[in-house]
Amino acid sequence: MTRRILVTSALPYANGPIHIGHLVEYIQTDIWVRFQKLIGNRCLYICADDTHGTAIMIRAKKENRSEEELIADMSRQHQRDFADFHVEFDHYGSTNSDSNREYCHQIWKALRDADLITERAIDQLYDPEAETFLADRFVRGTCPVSGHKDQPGDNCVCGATYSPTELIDPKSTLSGATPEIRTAVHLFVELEKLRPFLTQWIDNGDALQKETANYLKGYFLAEDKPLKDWDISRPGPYFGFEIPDSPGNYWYVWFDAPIGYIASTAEWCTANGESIDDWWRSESTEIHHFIGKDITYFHTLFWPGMLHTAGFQLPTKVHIHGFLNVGGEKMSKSTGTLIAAETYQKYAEPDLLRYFYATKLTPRVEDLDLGIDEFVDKVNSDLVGKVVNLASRVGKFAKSTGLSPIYPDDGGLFQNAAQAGDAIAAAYESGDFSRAMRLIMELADAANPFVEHAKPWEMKKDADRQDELRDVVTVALNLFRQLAIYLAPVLPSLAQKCDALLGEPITSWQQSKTPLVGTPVEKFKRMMERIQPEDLQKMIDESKANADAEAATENLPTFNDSDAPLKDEPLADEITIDDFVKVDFRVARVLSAEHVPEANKLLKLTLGLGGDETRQVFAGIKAAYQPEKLVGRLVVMVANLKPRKMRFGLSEGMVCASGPGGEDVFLLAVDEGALPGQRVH
RNA sequence: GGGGGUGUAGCUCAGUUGGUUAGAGCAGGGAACUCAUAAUUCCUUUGUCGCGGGUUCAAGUCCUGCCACCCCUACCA
Repeated sequence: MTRRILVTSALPYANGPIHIGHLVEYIQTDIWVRFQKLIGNRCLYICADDTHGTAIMIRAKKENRSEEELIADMSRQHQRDFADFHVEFDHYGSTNSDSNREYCHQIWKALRDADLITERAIDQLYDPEAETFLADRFVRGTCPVSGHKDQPGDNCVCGATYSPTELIDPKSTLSGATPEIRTAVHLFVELEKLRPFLTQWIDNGDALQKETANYLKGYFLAEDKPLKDWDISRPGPYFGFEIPDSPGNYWYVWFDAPIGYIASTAEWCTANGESIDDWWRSESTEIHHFIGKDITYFHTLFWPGMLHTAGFQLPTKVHIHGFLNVGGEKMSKSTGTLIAAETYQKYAEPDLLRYFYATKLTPRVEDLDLGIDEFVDKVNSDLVGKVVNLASRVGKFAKSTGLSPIYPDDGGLFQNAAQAGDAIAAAYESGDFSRAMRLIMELADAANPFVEHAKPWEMKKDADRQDELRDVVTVALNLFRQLAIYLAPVLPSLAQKCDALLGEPITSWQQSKTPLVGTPVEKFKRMMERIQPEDLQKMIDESKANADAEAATENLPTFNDSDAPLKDEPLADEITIDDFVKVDFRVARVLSAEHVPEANKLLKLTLGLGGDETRQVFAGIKAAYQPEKLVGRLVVMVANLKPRKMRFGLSEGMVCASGPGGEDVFLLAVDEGALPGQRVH
C-alpha cells in the first residue's frame, strides 16, 4: 500500500553558508526521501530558508544592504550547495514569504482563541547606538559573581549564571556602546496549559526516539516544576513579521520558522494543484521531521503544541540526529574543520560524503565522527574497490558481448541478494543507514569472488568460449546493478551511471528482484575516483586559511568615519584617465618657508624638485603650519599649473592639502623613500 | 550534582528473546592472479568481550558495585 509522506529538514538559517555539519542532516533526510520514493511511496521533501531575527538584521546592516537582498543571496547559495550534494527538495521556500505570514496569522489566532497568550513587561538591555534590544550573546561584561572580565551576557567561566542586566560594565558587542536597561512588553505562550496534551503526546505513540522521550519527561515535564512560558515576541526593530494585534512587536524567529514547513508545503500545493489539507490536516499523511539535537525542544514541545492548538496534523516522527565531529574534535573554524560545502566540493566528490555519512548514521541520537583516514579507507575500499570495481572488471568485455538472453547459473548469488533487499529496506526505513550499508557491502564481498573464479580473461582468449564470457559479464553486471539499486538513495549519480551503462533507468526498488537480460551494454566509463588523504587535508587547509582571513578582517579596528566631508563637498564629475594625466603632481621638498607680512593666510614656500629646479608657491596654510617646521619635509605639488601673478609675487604651482581651511588644513605627505621631482601617478 | 549512553581484535563496528570453539570490514603477514582504478582472490595472526562480585546447567548478553570516556542538564538541598 502506498503511503503518503511529508518530510522536512530543519530550515537552515540565512546567516551563513552550508557546511559539512549541516549536510549530515540534509543528506540523511535526502537518503530517506529517495528511499521512500524508490520503493514507491508518495513522498514530498519540503524545506526553506529561515530568514528572520536579530542576527540577520545586524548582518545586513554590517554589509550595508537590505535584509531582503541578504536573504535572497543566502537562499541562492544554500540551494546551490544542496544541489551540489544531490539533496533534492520538492520545494524550497523562505520564511519571509506571504504564505508564511498567512499561516503565522492563522496559528496565532488559534493560540489567542485558546487563551494561551499572556503579556508581561520584562527588562532587557538595549543598545542605544545600534537601536536594538540585545540578546544575551550580544552583551559582554564583568561577571557579577567572580569579577572575570569580558564574559558573555548569561554565564561566566567561573560557572556562575546570571541575567545580562546583572552584568557589571556591560558592553554591546554590536556597537561597543554601554547598553541601557529598558522595559518592554513581551508576549508569552503559556505552555503549562498544554501539559496534559504534551504528556500524552510524548508518552503515547512512537513519534520520538525513546531517549528523547525520556529526556523530555525527566527534564521539562517533571512533576515539580511548571513549564515555563515561552517568550514569543520581540520588540521592534526586528526583521520579521509584526504581530497583528500587538503593533510594534514581532514574532520571535522560532515562532515563524517551523510554520515555514507548512507555508513552504502550501507553495508547492499551489504550484501543483494540490490541497494543503491533504498534507497537513489528514490522518492518512505521515509527517516526518529531521532535526539536530540542538533544536529538540522547539520541535517536541512548542511545535506540537502549536499544531495541536491550530488543528494541524501532529508529526508522525521526529528524527533527531547528533552533531558531527571531525577527527574526534568539535568542528571549529580555527582548526579548519568547519568545512563549507563549497570548499569540500572543490576537493572531493559529494557522493563520497553521502556514503560516509550513511555508514555512520543510526536511528539513535548520537554524535558522529569524521576521521580523515577512516573516510579515505572506507570510501576507497568499499565503493571503488568493491562496488565500482565489480563493473569495471568486466566492463571491457561487455560492450562486445552484451547480456545473455537468459540469466545464467550464478550459484544463487543474485537470488540471495534479491532476498537481502527486504532487510536492507527495513534498515533504510528505520533510519539505520549504517546497517543498510553493512548489508549491501556483504553482497559486494560475495560478488567479486565470482568473477575471480570464473576467470573471464581466459574465456576472452578462446573463441569457443564467448557464450561463457557473456554469462560471466551478465552475472557480474547484474550483481553490480543490484548494488547500484540498493545504493541509489545514497548515491544517485552511481545509479545514473548504471543506467548509462545498461540502458535501463533505475526507478524502483523492485528492479533488484529481476535480472536484466538480452540487452546491449554501452562502452564502460569510469564511475568513481579514489580519494587521497591529501585531498581532505587540502580542504582543511583552505578552510583554515579562509577562517584566518575572516578573523583578520573582523579584527580590523572599526572606523566610524563621518559622512560630513563628502556631503559638504560631493564628488566631482567623472573624468577619464586622459583628464587625470593632464595634471602633473610632483613630489617636492620644502627648501624654505616664510611668512608674508602683508598676507593673512599665506606662506611663501620655495619648493625643490631635485637638482636646481625650484618653484615658488604661495600656500594658504599659515594658520595651520609654522614655517620653520615645514622646511625639509616633502609635499605634493601640482607642478604644471599655469603660474599666477599675485600681489606678493608669482605663484608657480599649488601644494596639495585637504581640509575646510583655517587651522584645519592638512598637507599631503609621501611615504619614506620618495624623492623630490618624482611624478605622482 | 542529576539524567542518558558507550566500553567486544591495532582501527571502525556486528553480535537477535542468555545456549556449541565470539564475528565482519579495514589494517598487518603470506601466497596467487592479471579482467579491473597498485584494484581483486585465497590463506593467515591477534581478543582475561572495561574491572570485580552475583543469578544460572549455561553470561559478551541478566542483576549489582566500581572505573573510563561521551552526550544532555545544572548549581537546585
